[in-house]
Amino acid sequence: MAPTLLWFRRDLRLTDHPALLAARDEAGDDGVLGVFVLDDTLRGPAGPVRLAFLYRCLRALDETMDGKLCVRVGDPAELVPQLAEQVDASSVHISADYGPYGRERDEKVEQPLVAAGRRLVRTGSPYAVAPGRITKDDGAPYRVYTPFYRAWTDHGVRRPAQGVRSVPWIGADPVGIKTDGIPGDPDIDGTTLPEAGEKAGQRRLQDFLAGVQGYADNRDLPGRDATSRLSPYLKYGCLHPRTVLDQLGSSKGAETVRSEIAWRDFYADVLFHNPGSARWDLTEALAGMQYGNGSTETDEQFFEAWTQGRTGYPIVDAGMRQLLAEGWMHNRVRMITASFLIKDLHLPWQRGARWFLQRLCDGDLSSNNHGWQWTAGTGTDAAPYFRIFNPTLQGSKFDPDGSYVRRWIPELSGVEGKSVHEPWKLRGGIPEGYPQPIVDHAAERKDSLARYEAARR
DNA sequence: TTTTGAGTTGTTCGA
DNA sequence: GTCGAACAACTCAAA
Repeated sequence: MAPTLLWFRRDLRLTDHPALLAARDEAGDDGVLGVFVLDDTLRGPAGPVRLAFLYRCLRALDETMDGKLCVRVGDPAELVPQLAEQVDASSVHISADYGPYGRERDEKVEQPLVAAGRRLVRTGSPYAVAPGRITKDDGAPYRVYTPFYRAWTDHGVRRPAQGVRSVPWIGADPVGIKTDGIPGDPDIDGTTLPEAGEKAGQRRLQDFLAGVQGYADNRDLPGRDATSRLSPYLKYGCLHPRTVLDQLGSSKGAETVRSEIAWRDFYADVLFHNPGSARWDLTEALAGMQYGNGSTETDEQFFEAWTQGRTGYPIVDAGMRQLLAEGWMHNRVRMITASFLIKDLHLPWQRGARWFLQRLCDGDLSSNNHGWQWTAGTGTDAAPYFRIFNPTLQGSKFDPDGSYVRRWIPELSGVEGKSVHEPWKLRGGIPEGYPQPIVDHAAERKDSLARYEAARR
């Protein structure tokens, strides 16, 4: 036997971790060096909020490893082979990454490893079913969710990996390996993040499961806060989706959760087969779509108002302010705010997607960007172009008592009932400090339809 | 190969 | 206030 190296990436946990099992089995008692590399290419698109959440997850992981996590800052293609050399590891074990950057990076790491007579061993992935596995009979990937979901269900999902009783972690310092340590939290300006790490994820899962029967009916009501809130843990692998699926049971709510996890797998699969789709329109049909409002100044003003939650449409502003305050936004409201940016402010989906990726602690390239493409009508299996959310109607449908809006917009906290969704109609005028609507929805809707019409010709 | 039915999340308008 | 139709056309998946 020989020491091995476990390179953590999006799998910051110790239970249900197939790659850890593989590293442990190969090493025997010769020890496993656990490593995380802070790579600037991945830190770039994340803002301070998401980085703070990541650092906290790393601290939690380090704690469950008795302080033996080795954290290095730099380029994995250099650092990982170097570390493997230093402990003379026979293999480097990873959970496979299927993203466009991750795949390329892993190949760059693999070359020098193999040249030095070591192996890069991929075991497991961050998904219930790995991208590329679910295909049509002719081997082509699915481009529509529902048939994908049927095939995903037929394919089945493995049971969680068995637990690892004890891992003989090699601490970095005793063997003379340098560790840069986990950076301190960047300034997150008062944002309240969820508790980080595997134990917090497990607790969140148990709390959520206790009320999962009501999920299907309540998850769309942002005032109820009935979504799972598991996304940040799934993003960094504090929880594996299989762990969730295994404990769901079979209520109607559980079925809905299952299909949400399948959506996550579906979008990862779409990105796997279309590596450019995180940045460019997936379908050509709307490629000629005109965005913008005639002047850069107006565009910038609109974008600024949107990001700060000052558009004058309460449900939109509440969502954008929740994002600033929590590094997270309710799913229903993500759709409403996205639709507003694209179809009322006529700004390209990429701008909104970038803002979300910076600010969401669960910010995930495939789910986020394909969600935006769905709204823009450019994605695989996208919304029809005429499906334009009416922010007032969405507000009174999904936040009927206005509790969500009042929670996030103090200027409107004194307004009772549904009328909080239309402050411009209040008899006493718009409450002090809250803005006038920056655009007229009915007019912008017509404008959007005209732009789509023009693009289709 | 051809055909057929269907497709996450909506809105508006007119009866 | 409620209801159904119209909003288009295309691509996908499966029989």
